[in-house]
Amino acid sequence: MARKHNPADPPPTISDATLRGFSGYVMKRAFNAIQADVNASLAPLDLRMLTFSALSVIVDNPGLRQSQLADALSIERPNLVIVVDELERRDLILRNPAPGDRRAYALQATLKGMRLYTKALGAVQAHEARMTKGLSEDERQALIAMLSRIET
Amino acid sequence: MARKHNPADPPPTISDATLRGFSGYVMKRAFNAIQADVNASLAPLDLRMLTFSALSVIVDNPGLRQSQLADALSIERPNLVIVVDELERRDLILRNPAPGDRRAYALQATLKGMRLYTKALGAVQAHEARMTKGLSEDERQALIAMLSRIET
DNA sequence: AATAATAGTTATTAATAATAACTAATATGC
DNA sequence: GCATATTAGTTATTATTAATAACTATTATT
Repeated sequence: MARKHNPADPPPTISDATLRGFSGYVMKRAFNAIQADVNASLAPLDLRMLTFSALSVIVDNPGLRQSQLADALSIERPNLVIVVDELERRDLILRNPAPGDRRAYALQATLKGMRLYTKALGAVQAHEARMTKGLSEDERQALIAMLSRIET
Repeated sequence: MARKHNPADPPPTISDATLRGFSGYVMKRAFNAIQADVNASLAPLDLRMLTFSALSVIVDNPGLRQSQLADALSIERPNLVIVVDELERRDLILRNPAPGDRRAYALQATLKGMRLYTKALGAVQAHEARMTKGLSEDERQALIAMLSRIET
């Protein structure tokens, strides 16, 4: 039998067992830990998860439009503007005029952007290894596959 | 061979394959979807993920201190204050004086709080089922177990 | 040519998270 | 018992992210 603690005292241990049955709760906790760690990993390069993600997609898809980038990252176009502003201001990317459409930009990483991205990628890979060291590689892949199936 | 699109045109498809190899990226996407859905599910009850989580731990651990709640939820104490303020203002919980420590409060759900919590729990269970309908129950459990191993 | 749709932007709001500094009260070391 | 350190809760501040409405300029549609 579980011995009841004196109700005049605070409970000696706190249970969040109910919440732990929900993937959203454990995911929030895991994501907060990951976000903090990746941001700390990228801070020496003056990048954050969001700016790194944007830079990555730009490096891998030269010439893409801002709206394509927003779609790819699942963020709203208005929120992407300041991200692209920041990357452009630091000369990591170029907003080239899109040939044939004067409304749009063709985004492209600069040499400086590609070099920084290479470093950042290494930092994020080290971060990933650190955060998932409690999982086997098969488990890590399974985790990614399951998370990919949860999106909207 | 992959046919190269005309470089004067925007890339016809955008790849985020590099990022998809990182658990943090897919977790962010999944969590954003979950957060939006759970908040929409709880909106009719005027709760959010955070206020629901706090209420849940208070219901399950009557008499706990604010600092215990903050620890349990892994949020900073200053950020918990307004959450508890909100629950108290709506008469969902009580900040009882902690017997024997005049600095502290013993948190307790009111009858109104417990009734709202019961409804909210049902809404969140339906949300969970909806979000994880692409996973078997074994997979869902495995996902939760792996996410639990990622925390800090 | 008129109208609708698209690309990007500005502005605004809400929510969350992190930190420093404070008050009041309790615990500790001597 | 007293000086000091620690703890509980709070206030204030800042940064980041996300969501939405409304706007300009341009392109596509009818």
